[in-house]
Amino acid sequence: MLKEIPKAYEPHKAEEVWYQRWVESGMFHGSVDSEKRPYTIVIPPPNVTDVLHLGHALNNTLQDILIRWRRSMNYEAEWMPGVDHAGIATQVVVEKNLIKEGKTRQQLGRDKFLKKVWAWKEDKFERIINQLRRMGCSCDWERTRFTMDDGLSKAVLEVFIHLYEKDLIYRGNRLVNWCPRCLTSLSDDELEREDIDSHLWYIKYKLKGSDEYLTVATTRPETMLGDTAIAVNPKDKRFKKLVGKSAILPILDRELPIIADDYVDMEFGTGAVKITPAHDVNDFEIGDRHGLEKLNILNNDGTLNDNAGKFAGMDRYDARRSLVEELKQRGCLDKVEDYKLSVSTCYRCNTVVEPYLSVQWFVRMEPLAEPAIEAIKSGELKFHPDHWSKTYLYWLENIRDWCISRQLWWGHRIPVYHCKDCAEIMVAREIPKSCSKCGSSKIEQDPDVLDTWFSSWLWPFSTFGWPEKTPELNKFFPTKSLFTASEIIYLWVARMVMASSEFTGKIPFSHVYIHGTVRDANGEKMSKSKGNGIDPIEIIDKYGADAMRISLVLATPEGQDPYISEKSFEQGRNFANKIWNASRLVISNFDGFEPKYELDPELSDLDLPDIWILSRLAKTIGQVNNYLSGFRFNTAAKVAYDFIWKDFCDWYLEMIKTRLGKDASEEVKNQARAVSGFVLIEIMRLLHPFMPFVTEEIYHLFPKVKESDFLNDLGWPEPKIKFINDKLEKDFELVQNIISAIRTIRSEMDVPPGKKADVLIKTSDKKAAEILKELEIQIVNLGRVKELTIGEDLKKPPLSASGVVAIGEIYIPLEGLIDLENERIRLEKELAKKKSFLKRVKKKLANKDFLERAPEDVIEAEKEKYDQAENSITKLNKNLEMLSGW
RNA sequence: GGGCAGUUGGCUCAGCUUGGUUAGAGCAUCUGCCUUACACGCAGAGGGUCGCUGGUUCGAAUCCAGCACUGCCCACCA
Repeated sequence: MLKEIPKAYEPHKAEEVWYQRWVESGMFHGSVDSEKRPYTIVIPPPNVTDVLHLGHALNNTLQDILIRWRRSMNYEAEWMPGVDHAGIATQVVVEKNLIKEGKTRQQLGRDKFLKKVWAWKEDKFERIINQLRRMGCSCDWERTRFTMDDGLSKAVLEVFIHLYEKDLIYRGNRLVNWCPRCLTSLSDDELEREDIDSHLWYIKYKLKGSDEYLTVATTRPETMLGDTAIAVNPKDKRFKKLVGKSAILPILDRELPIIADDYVDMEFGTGAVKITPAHDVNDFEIGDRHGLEKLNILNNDGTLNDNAGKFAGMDRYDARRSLVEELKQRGCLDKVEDYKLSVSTCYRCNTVVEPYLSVQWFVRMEPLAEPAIEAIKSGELKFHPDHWSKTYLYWLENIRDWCISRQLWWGHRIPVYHCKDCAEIMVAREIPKSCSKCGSSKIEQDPDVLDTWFSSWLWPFSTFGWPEKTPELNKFFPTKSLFTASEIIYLWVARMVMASSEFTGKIPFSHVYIHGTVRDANGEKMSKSKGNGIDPIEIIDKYGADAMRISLVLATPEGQDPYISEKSFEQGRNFANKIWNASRLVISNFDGFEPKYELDPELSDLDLPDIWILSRLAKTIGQVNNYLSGFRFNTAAKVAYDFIWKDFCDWYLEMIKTRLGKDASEEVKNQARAVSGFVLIEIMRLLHPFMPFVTEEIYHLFPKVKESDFLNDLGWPEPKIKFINDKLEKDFELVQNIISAIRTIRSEMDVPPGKKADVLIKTSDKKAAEILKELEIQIVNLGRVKELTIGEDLKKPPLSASGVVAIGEIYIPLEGLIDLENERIRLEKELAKKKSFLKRVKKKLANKDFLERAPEDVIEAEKEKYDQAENSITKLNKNLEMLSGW
């Protein structure tokens, strides 16, 4: 019988077969007509920049666990999958690919380039979907979405118009973060920060009509070409007399007014600051306050423009070098100091960004932020772990306007139209036939696209058909939980809450679960460029999808970053194999018997181990429920893992082996079959969300289970309170301890594992003796006992090893086997342990304050500990004495 | 500069909310076993006094304060 089931679990076939059947059955599809309560998750759409990595594997495993759990609890589960066009990110990777072929996007032109990007998207899209399927993700593939789908694009358009009409979108000529490589603006949130070793250059500006100099310090000397003033602090006595006068900009010989502004820090540098309104955010504001000219010296690609005089055409850093050189030659460079500087870089290509003056579109964020703040304060929205709500709130409470226009090609075209005749700007759903101002028909659409987050912030509702009032929207929105990493709390999570409140009047999800970032064994973030990334498919091929899933969950502590190496997946593979083999044992013993999936027998008919495992099972199910409800995946998995491996396999299955043996009656066998079969099926139900494939495969090894039957249809197991039996669990602990003690003595005395030994248990505890007698057969089998004697007045046989346990003593006669020295060492070690323990308890009990102030029961407990320890010591001493008598 | 998180055996973590069992687990290590489900296994063992300092308390890994270190996030000081 056993031969029919392979000795080791073979994941690949099971994965292929079951995934296909699940999809065909339609169980992943959420029905809008269903009477069942909805439970919705929308996937954080992966970027089409690349295929998925282990971080995604973790993210999607967690979502799948939750959605499968809810589905089996008879919710109308909907997991909406999809991918994100990821504007700048995708454009950058495709461009980099082009460069390898020696081409630029400008050479190709917009249309041809976009075709390339679409082809890229199709390829990655397909591979991403395939990866999700291989992981076992139970997504509703019929509803797969892409951020540039027609429907979603329509939502983007409506949102732009809506905000524009509400005066929440405006156009402004401001300093934005400019990436000279990507040739686009970036929002504040799209920057990375990097600390670099740089210098502070002290430059001497000649005072007009004098031979004296005013020295200023700067980290970006080339920007002096755009200086339009020098500022000092109005309180600064050193410079008071200079305010209102002028200085001469070296090289370009431009006259700069010396102005006073509170912004200037008297302590820093020389106390005088060069002001470059077009290239520094602070200087921009000072420029506004003092009516200074904003002189732009840069082209959009980071080279200097004609305003830079002889430096025009040079790259910004080349210009810096030659400018500094010239300053030196002219004697205008006072000194150069080392200086640690923090620079902002483009989050997609790492180029240092420049503050750059340009006309862009912005969203006024403050009015949108309020409901998002309120959602947390009212408890309508919760973060797990909770402390992330602080991060979320901080950003919302200090929110700044959002620059949404991008000078890219890949993305949603901005619905802005220009009249070529009168330069009138129009915002419209489609291209206007004529200019609203001059009537001209020469109208063209603005070449800019929208920030990629301008479509993703609509994801939870645009994917269900908004702005149409669809049945999907009605049934599945708002969603229940969102799973993501902390990096995008600002970029995405907060903005989704804002958008949902504004456009649907609802908070898009009730729970946000923030999981850690997957790191390698050295704690390094996994990334392609570092070469430490692991491809989920590789892991699935090698260890199986279930192994990958459960390993990731077991390795991810709540709220912290998991450290993952390939070795981490062995734990999951081993576990899958353990379950497989436990099932092999149980199922192969059915031998024609058909276990029921609902067990509700008279508990008194059962054997004690049966009652015990049912109690442990009920408790475990209850715990898993609690932990999953609280988004504590790691603990939920651990509780199930321990129950299965330790309670079920190590203890229960070992205990029922005799009842399944050839000497047992059919009646006894059937009882063991019924309970082990029932517990096994409950375990499969419990584990199914975590490890869907192996559990489904095992379920189908059960008699009479049809191909079209699914574990999910059995539903989520109920924690049956009537099974819980705390007293029996306590009794079992006692028996387990006795068995362990016997095993320890045997092992330490080098009793060969195959050899059975007589065991005597001496105890004056009548209740304990009763329990031991009731479970005698288990002690005999698991302790490999030849003859077990339990009694009050037992004498220690000569030449026996002994052990002291809470309820008494254990003797194992070892005639001819006992090594006296070995036994002495063992006993003395034990004695030392007890003595040091006794000392501690004694000290406590000698403390008057303790006796006076500690609660009664604590004192009682200590006294009992004391008596027990003292008792043990007496016994150990006696045993040692006997030893020396030999 | 501000905020958040963390600091427990060789490694990764649990315990800390509600202070009181001889501080747990997995991996790794050591010993012995192919015991008729599983060597991707079984049994046993060794190993930590809980970052530091001080306080509260009869009693602190657990509460409070300060400090140190690590990581992350935010921030316009040239």
